[in-house]
Amino acid sequence: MAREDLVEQRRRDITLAAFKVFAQRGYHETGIADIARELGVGHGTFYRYFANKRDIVARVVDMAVERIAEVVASESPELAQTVEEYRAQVERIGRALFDLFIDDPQLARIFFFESAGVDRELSEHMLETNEVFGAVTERYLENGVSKGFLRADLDIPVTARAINGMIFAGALAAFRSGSPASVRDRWSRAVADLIIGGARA
Amino acid sequence: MAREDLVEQRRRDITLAAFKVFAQRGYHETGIADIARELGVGHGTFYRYFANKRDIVARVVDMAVERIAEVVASESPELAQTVEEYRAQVERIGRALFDLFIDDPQLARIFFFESAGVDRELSEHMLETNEVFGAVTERYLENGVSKGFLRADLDIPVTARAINGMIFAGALAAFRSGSPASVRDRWSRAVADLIIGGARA
Amino acid sequence: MAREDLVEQRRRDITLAAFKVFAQRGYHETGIADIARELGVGHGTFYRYFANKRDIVARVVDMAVERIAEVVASESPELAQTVEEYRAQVERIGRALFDLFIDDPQLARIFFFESAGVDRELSEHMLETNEVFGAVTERYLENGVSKGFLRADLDIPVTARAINGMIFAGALAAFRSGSPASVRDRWSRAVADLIIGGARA
Amino acid sequence: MAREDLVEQRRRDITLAAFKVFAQRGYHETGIADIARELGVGHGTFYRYFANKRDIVARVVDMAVERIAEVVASESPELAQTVEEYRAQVERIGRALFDLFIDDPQLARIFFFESAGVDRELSEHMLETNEVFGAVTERYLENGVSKGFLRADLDIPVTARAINGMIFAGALAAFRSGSPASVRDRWSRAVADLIIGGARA
DNA sequence: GATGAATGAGCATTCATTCAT
DNA sequence: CATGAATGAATGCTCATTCAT
Repeated sequence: MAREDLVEQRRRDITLAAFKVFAQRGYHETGIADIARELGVGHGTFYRYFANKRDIVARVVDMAVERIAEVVASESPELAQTVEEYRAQVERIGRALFDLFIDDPQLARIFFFESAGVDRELSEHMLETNEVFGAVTERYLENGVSKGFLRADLDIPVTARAINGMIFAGALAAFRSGSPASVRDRWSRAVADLIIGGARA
Repeated sequence: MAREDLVEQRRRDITLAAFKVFAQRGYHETGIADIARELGVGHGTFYRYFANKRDIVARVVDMAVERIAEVVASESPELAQTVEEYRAQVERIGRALFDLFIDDPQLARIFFFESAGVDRELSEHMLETNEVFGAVTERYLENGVSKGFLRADLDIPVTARAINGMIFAGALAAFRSGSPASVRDRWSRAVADLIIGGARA
Repeated sequence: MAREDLVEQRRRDITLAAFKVFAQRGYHETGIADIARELGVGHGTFYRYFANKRDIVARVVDMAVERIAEVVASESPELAQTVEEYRAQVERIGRALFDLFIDDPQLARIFFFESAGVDRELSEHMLETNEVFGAVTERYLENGVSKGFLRADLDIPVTARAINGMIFAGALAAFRSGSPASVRDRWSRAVADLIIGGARA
Repeated sequence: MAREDLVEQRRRDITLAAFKVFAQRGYHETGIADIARELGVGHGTFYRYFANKRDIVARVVDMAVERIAEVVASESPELAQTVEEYRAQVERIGRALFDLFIDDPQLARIFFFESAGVDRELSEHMLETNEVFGAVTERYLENGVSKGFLRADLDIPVTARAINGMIFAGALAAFRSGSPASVRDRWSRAVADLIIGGARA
């Protein structure tokens, strides 16, 4: 492996260790020494790969966001031709995210809690991340409207962010209980139902 | 005013000062001295009314939650007799919350950011708060189902929390931009639309 | 004693403790904790009175410079009417400085060694201090020239600094050995001889 | 070149690099890595030629002292036969030292500032160096006395060190301003005047 | 009751030094 | 021989908390 790759590998190792420790103890309760100990290296080593503590929390959060984004990216916004196909997509994404957070509750801790309360800049960054997810959902809605299976008068930007709000609420629910698969399916079904047909009798 | 009331008044003053400073600088960046200075008292005084720093952030967050809860409580879950009345309620709550966060962005900072990343206990507390809000929304849905204007097969607990997720997404949007009233109305309408009739064409 | 005086008193106490410890161990070998321990206070106390470590070394050096300046200021540059009176002044100043450094070798350590090697700024400050001492000696020479007992063609600025160089060399000699009074008198006499009449046969 | 010479050459290279960096940033602000970087080698290499950081500062200071000593050694203490020849020697040495410090201000930084404040041992070493310079100047005075052109009652050891004090004051002046040649000549003349004939009218 | 001086636990960060490659 | 990755001792500094006045 080339030098650069080794450095990148080391960075990844440290980021993973930090991910774990931040999730367990929280960012502010975690000392650099805790991260180093988790990895079994001297804490001076940390500073060979990261400029400071603030530096790594950004990486950790980005790693969390990326893992979530990967799930979302596994579906294609322009794919659905009918409302049934769209509903299936929504359910698949919902279930996949649910599983993601059930499989790794630390991911939720980082994403929902530790990414807040670090500093202004990171909070701002998370708001932007929220916008990015919003833009993705917009594309699904645009597809539905242009294909004619979603209402033509849909307020796409707002509705997209509202839908994401539901999805995050579901992710939080997944994290909250060690929810079994049945809960996951109830969530994805209920959210899909609401998106498609609403709650009206 | 009785002795006890005076004490309670002082506590409220300090909480308000802390609310302001936490929102501005963040919980972890704020020192007890900052809170005391904001109030123009010696920082020893703080400890006559609160046990420690952790103590007050709980109060501050509770204050934020209460202000939000007040808005929600201004509507009555069992009131709506028709789907139109329900929709009107949803829109009113949405607009009121939107206004709340627009009028006081510090409230959003506390509620969305500073309440996270303090410690495990407070995070847990916020999850419970989320449950409480969920229970409230459940009552609206139960009312709708029992009155027959909402689907009988609605998964009430899950849908309630999903709806709240949308509302929080809206609150975040309100915070994000200094959104004008027009945005507020788009949000409350879009969310109500989705709840009532879904997005299907 | 007023509040402000107490603060100033404390500052002086700490400066004295730092003076002692810096002289013993050297600035760079001294930790804030050492200064605090010398004084028998917690090291947090230090930071109530000084902004940082750099802050106090400036005070310590200034204290040293002031004590030296006091000795110099005890004579009056315009007083001497004859070369004999001037010579007497030179010898008195020489002896007084010699005694000062013999009585408190720590003063010499601070002045000659610890004031250097801290940082650029302090070195610059010491060069300026040197200029101030130079200006004082200039006044003695100006007096001598105007009274006619020193050469009219004297290069006053340069000669003043050269004379100070001799005096500092003497101070260093005082510091070096625990020189007895006899050495002190040899120095002040030899320097005065050189200033007045030179070394020529 | 023999093995040993190569090693010695390397040592010299490193010493020169350290000389430069110490003069620029100061001993305490300089890391071994800075020296290595200046030389374009790995910082591990440093430890193949020097035992530790303390080791090299001694070499650097010695190098500075040697360069000064070389200038002094270019004159011969026993050469002067008359007071005019002695004065010429004094002026030549003065001008040469002045030029030395003007041409390489880093030399002054090392000699006057960085040699102090390292540790007790190096300070002691500099005091001894001062003695060595004192002994050299003594020989000039002894020559003058024995040749009869300097006072027989001269306190040679003390006067020698006093004269050196003037010379160092001049060196400091050279360093201080980027002094032009005119200042140099004023200094060497004024110092020689004082040594030979004093300041008396 | 109010105050703020005193305190020291706690932590991020640096950097001289070692040593495996 | 050269290198630089790894290390951890060392330290400046902050700030929540206490308590004498």
